[in-house]
Amino acid sequence: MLRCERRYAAAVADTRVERKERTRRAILDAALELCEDSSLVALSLRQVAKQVGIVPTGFYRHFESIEDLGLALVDESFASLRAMLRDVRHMDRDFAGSFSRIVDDSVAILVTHVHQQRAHFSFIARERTAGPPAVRDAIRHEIELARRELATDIARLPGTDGWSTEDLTSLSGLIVNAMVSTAEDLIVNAGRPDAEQRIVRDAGIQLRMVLVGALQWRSRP
Amino acid sequence: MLRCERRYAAAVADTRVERKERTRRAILDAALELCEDSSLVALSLRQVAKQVGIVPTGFYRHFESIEDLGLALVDESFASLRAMLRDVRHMDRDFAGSFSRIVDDSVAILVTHVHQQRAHFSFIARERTAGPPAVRDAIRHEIELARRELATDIARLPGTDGWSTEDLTSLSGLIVNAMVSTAEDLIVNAGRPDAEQRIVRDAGIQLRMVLVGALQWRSRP
DNA sequence: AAGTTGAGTGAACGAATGTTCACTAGAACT
DNA sequence: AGTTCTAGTGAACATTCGTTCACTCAACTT
Repeated sequence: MLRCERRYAAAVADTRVERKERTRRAILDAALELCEDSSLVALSLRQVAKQVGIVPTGFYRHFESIEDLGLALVDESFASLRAMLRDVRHMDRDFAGSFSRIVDDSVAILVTHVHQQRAHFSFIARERTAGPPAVRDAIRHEIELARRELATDIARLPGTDGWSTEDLTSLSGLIVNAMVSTAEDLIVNAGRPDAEQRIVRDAGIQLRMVLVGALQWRSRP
Repeated sequence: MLRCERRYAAAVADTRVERKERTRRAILDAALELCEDSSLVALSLRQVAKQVGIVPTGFYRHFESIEDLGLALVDESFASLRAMLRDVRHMDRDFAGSFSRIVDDSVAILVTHVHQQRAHFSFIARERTAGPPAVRDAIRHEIELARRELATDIARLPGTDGWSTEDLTSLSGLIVNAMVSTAEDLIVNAGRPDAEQRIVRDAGIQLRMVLVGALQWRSRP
C-alpha cells in the first residue's frame, strides 16, 4: 500500500537524485513535525521512518544519526531566520523617516515570517535549550552571528558614533531577545487572534522603549 | 552494596516519613541532574531509579509519572526564583539612591542565585520550551505571575504615574527577558570567569539602557 | 506483644529502541 | 545489452522502556 504511493511519487520525479532529495525532504519535514511536541532528544529514528513511509534502516541512507539530522534542520531553520532579517533590513532603507513606522513594520514582518515558517522558528526556540549538545551549540553560534550582524547594522545608523562595541552588542542583544521572545509567544498562541494582537502591541512597545533608551544613550568608559 | 548504603541512611533518619521524604528528595535531585543534558521528555523512569539506588517500581511510591515529577520540580525551581526576586526587592528599599548602584546590585544578586541554584534555573530555561506540555504550561504560568508582580512593583515607583497597564507589563516583560537570557548565558558559560565578567557587564548595560528608555517614556493612547 | 501499614523488592510482560547484515530492483553508466 | 550502483527492504539482535503483580520486612499502631 505504502509501496504504491511511493511508486507514484517516483513516476512524478523520475531521476534518482530527485527521488533521493524527495525522501530527504520528507524525513526533514517528518522530524520537524514530530519533535514539535517534545524535543529532538526524545525523537526516535523509527518514528521518523514510519511517518515518512520507509523502513527504519532506510534512514541511514540520508543521515547517520538523529543528531546529524538535527544539524541539517538548524541550517534550514536559520535560512528562514536570515530571510526574515533580510526583509527587515531592506524595509529600513525604504522608510527611513518615522521611528514608529519602522517599529510597526518590523514587527509585522516578524509576524508574517513566524506564521509562514512556524516550524522553523519553533525548532530554534525549542532546541536552543533542549536539543542534543551539538545542536544547542550550533544554534547558539548562529544566534551570536545574527546578533553581531545586527550590531554592525546599528553602528551604521546616525547617533551611535561615540558608542563602544560593548554598547552596540548589548543593544542588539536586547533587540534579539525581544524578537525571540515575541516569536515564542506567537508560536504558543498560534491561531488566537486576540492574543496575537496583544503580543504585537507588546512587542511594539518594547521595541520603542528600547529605541528611546538607545537614543538617549551615552557610552561610559 | 547499595543496600548497605541505604541501611546506613535509615540509621541516620529513623522515622518512616523521614525516610520517605529522603528518597523523594533523592529522586528529585537525580531527575534534576539527569535531565540536565537532554530534557524531561527524554528522561526515563528507570534511569532515575538506578541513579537513586532503588528498583524501578519503587518510583511509583512517590510519583505517578515522570510528568508528575516534572510538576514537582517546577514548584521547587520557582521557589528558588521567587527567593531571588525577594532579595532584589529588599535590596531596592535599602539603596533607593543611585540607579547604577541598583542595577549592579540586582545583577550581582542574579549571579549569586544562579550559581547557588544552577540546576533549578537551568531546569526552568530548558523545560519552558521543551518539557512535557503540562510542565511547559505550568512554567509559562509561573513566569507570567512573576512578570505581573514585577509590573505592580514598577507601578509603585515615582515617574510611572501616567503609564498604562500595557506599558507596565511591556517594561516588566523586557526586564524579565533580559534576566532570563542572562541566566541562560551564565549557565552555559558556568566556570569561565572571563565569560562571566562579560555577561555581567552586558546585563548591566542592557538594564541601564532599558531604564533610560523607561525614564523618558510617555504613554501614548 | 500482636497486628497493620507501606516503602522498597524482584520477576515477568509486551512493546519500542538503535544498529547489523544480506538482499532486491531499478535508474544510471559503459 | 550488459554492468554497476544505490535507495530502500526485511529479518534479526541485544537493550531499554513502562507497568503489572505478589512479596518482604521494619517502622508504626493498638
